Amino acid sequence: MNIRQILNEKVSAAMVAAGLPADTNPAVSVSNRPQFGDYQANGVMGAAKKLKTNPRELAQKVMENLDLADIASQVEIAGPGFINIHLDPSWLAAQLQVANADDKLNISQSEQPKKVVVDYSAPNLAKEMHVGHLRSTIIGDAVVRALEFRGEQVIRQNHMGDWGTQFGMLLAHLSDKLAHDEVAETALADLEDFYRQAKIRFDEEDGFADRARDYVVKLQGGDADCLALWQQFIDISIHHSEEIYDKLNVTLKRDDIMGESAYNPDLPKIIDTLMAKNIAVEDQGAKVVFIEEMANKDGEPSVFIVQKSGGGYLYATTDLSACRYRSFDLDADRIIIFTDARQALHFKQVEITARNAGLLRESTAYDHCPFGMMMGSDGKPFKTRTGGTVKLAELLDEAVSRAQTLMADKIADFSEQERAEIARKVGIGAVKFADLSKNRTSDYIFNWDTMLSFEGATAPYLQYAYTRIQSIFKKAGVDATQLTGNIMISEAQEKALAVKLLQFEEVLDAVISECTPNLLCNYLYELASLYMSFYEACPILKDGVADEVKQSRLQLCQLIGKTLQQGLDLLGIEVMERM
RNA sequence: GGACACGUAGCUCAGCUGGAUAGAGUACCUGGCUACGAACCAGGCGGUCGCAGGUUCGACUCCUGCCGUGUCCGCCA
Repeated sequence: MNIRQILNEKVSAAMVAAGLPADTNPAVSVSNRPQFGDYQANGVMGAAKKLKTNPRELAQKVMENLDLADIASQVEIAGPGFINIHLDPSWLAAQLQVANADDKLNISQSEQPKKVVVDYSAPNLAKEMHVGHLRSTIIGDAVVRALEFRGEQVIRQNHMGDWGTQFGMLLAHLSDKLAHDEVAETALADLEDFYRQAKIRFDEEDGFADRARDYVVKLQGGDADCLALWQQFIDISIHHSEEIYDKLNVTLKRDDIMGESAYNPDLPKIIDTLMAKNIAVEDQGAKVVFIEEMANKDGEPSVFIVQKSGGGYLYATTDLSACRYRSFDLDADRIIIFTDARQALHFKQVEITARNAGLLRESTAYDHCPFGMMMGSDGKPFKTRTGGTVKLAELLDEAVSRAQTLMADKIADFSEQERAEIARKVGIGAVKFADLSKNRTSDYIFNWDTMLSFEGATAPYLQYAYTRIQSIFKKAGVDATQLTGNIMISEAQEKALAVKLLQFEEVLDAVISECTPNLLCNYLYELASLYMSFYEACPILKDGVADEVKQSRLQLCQLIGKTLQQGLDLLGIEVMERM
């Protein structure tokens, strides 16, 4: 159920009836002020300008043809030609009733499910996951969940960095460790440390660099022993990532991995295709695509190298291959890629080249969704005091332990197991919400205190709202499934909640089309905030509350609880009965 | 040099296809717990939306120029 969509259709019909062209945009939006109603249609003014007529008179004509019986209690013209729509409380109540009775909260399902390939997380397996991987991982996962909730068919693709020259030095180092009777799991327990050791040997130890390069050649040549060693490394590194996904409550599984190495056999064919179509040309020994579509003012084309002069392939080649695989083999209607903004130019080049070369069908949408880097409080790229990257695992552990400390006295009488579980949900939720609630494609400031804060617009606020609802039901001794009577909307707080609850689908649509989970964060915070106000203003279990009012408000609480839980679940944030 | 982002309250950030008086959180100040859970609520303070033009009934939003910040740009990913 999408109120805006319904109103857009109704206003559009009225516009046509008033003599306006069928393609006139009704421009229905949520009103930003209570006196302007719940929704407003702004399309009349634009239409009047085109026809050079008086906008207020036109608005009058449209309004006379506007059929909002039952839906609206009041419709009025204001200002230069706004049509303000006040929704009818009993209509709202009836809609809430429907939503409350439906497993999917009356969120409509996609009639013709789209096949959507979502490429996210994509850690570099040579190293441990650090805070920079947080955004891609959790934003991607939230969008994936939203798509599936609306009934789209999602194919997750974890484009892990499991190939490349750096593996030469890592395998050489690992080989030595194993020769000294070390077990791979132990040697690779701290990947960051392992990488550092290998790098030092590469830079300083005589002969090691040559051995590293030798390993690269053997690896690319398909040497069996070398591949086995590589596979061992990859497996352990993937296991590290899986632990993080588990902690983060992210849905990525081993089957979703489609690493860079998977495209390796296809790369020569990609180059052949580009050369055959004369899209790539040889230049200074390398194979290069000159992209005229992206030329600068002087007409100089953008340069895109697809094969090195030595014959080696680059990530450009891999991403072109991924285009072909996803568009043709997987038959994707849409491809969404979440990486940081520094790769924006690259993916623009990939798309244009892929489309020109027929590696990407016209019917496949290609959306690169960039986001900014994580900066320190000094505005420079975020690092630890010693200049290293902050491990994601450490950030998450710190969040949980902070939550544990903060809640120590509040949940002192809970069982040990329950305390640990609550601390985990609150701590991880806080980290995820802090990141997911930001939309900027530009860089953003990382701050331990803000990220692990439990006050204000944070995940714990939403979780707290949820526990308050559960607490009411427990106190009332009522089974939530045994409520009677109808929802009634009388108080202002109730109406505000009703409208907000029914906007869930509008928000999900925006999250999916723009790949912006922050809209869902904002929505859930607003919903929880309205609930808190309602909670103060509208008694439920207190003496003197009529039973039908009590039943109505309990049902309202129930739907709010379900919506909060569902919304948070789409963000991969868990709720609890008490905290 | 070129391309692309971004510049909104002290701080961190919202602001939907251009709409009415630019919104939250935080910090600071004032109230509210003999309690449906105060991790909360009600209220106050706080902005020349980087600057200057332009488009129009109307601009934080679109266009141009400038200033500032950042990223990327032929053999890393």
